[in-house]
Amino acid sequence: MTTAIVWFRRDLRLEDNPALHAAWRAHARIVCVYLHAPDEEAPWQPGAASNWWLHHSLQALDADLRRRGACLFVARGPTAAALERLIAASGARAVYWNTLHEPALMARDAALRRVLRARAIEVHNFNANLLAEPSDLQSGQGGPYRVFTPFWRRLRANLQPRPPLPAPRRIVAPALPGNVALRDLGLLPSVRWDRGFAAVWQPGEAGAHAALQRFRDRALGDYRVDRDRPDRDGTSALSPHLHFGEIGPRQIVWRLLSDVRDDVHERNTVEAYLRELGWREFSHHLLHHFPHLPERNLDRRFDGFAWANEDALALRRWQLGETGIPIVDAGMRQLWASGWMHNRVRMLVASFLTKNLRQHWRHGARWFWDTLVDADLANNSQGWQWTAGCGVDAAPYFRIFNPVTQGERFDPAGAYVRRWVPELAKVPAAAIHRPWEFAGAHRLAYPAPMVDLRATRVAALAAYRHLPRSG
DNA sequence: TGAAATGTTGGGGCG
DNA sequence: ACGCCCCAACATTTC
Repeated sequence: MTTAIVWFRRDLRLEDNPALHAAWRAHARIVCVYLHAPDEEAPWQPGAASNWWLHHSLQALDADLRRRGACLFVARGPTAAALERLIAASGARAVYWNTLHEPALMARDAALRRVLRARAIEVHNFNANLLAEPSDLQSGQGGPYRVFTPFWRRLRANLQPRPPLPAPRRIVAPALPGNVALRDLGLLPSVRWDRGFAAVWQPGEAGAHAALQRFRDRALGDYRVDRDRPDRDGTSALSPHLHFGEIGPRQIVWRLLSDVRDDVHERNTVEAYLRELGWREFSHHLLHHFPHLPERNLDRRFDGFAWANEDALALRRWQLGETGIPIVDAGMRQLWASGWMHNRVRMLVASFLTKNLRQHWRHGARWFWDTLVDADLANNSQGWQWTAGCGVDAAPYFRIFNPVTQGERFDPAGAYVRRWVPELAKVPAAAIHRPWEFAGAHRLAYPAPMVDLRATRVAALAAYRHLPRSG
């Protein structure tokens, strides 16, 4: 009768969870544990929206475990001490977990592994969150990939769909003292700004599978067009589920490829979506090989870029969605109200912040970090560097979005703007993205644009010209 | 996973 | 019938 500890982190699922599956096959009794130690993730401890998600996802995992005869044991960190206590209390001789690929956490976990093995405790680690280990992929030149397309071509060619590992049918768990009640972790906000979240999201493994099912049945068919349309429900909305590991990319790949019809359109559509999973992998690849990605420009020429002085008032208007640019404000308010923003609109608000307002991208990255339910260090850092133009294989800095043009192209009737900026609900479609040209504009309870789009664009290009030619 | 300026082409109006 | 101009439509270039 051996006992093992399965340490859940961001793999909050029972199906296709390799650490859980391996422990369940090898041991009679399993302690399923979550250790709360946000300080160990500093300076990138989860933000308020992530904590909201985490609370509900842990609750769902606990319920799923109880249906199988176990429960989720919750303890506070530091993780090393908590694991020691658990080992002593349970008599476990083995600890299982799935890798977190963020550099700081990989270092912490490597130290834990050494300590445990020195005490003759087995440690078994698995990859549950990525299609490929970032350290396994090398470009033709031998170093890490810096360009997405060859990276993805390589990863895609080696991608073998395989059926998911089954969830354990029944788990025998020893009773242990000291379980911390989930609500005592303080993950839920004291000021209840989160009321809108529950209407939009279903955290947990069941919610993740429901989202995938909805996407496959209803949205996938028009994905290549609708994924750019914030006025339609055309994206997968799987990002927070993926971040917390309620579903893994391998499960998604299996689901989409195992029963795709032999039809050119459908195959191309699936490939277009898999490519987005590829960007997620590419972000983790870059974070692994360039661990300072969250704080430092990958393109070091931008270290000397003439960002505008930090402007707290301008940042505040951007955060609150009071810039006077309809689609920017719609996006920022969607983020605040629901913890999520449509991908195209993320690019637009990021372009507006870093180019029209010329505020440093890290201000945007920080705000997203605290407000997104899908906040993910690799994706968020990579995404901001991509839009700001200082990443590798990034949008060039001179590619400055015009939020009016983009709004008219991707939200033509203005349904997205009307939904999130109700002050503009009665503006006719022809003027919805440029209400300052609308005859009744002075009567609207909506601000004039905080900056002139044309002038700030010209100023951003002028600043860009002063970058060194290469470096 | 741009936008705007600039260049080119071709049809139609017109003297 | 012809040259000329205008301008929309599209292509190319530049940032």
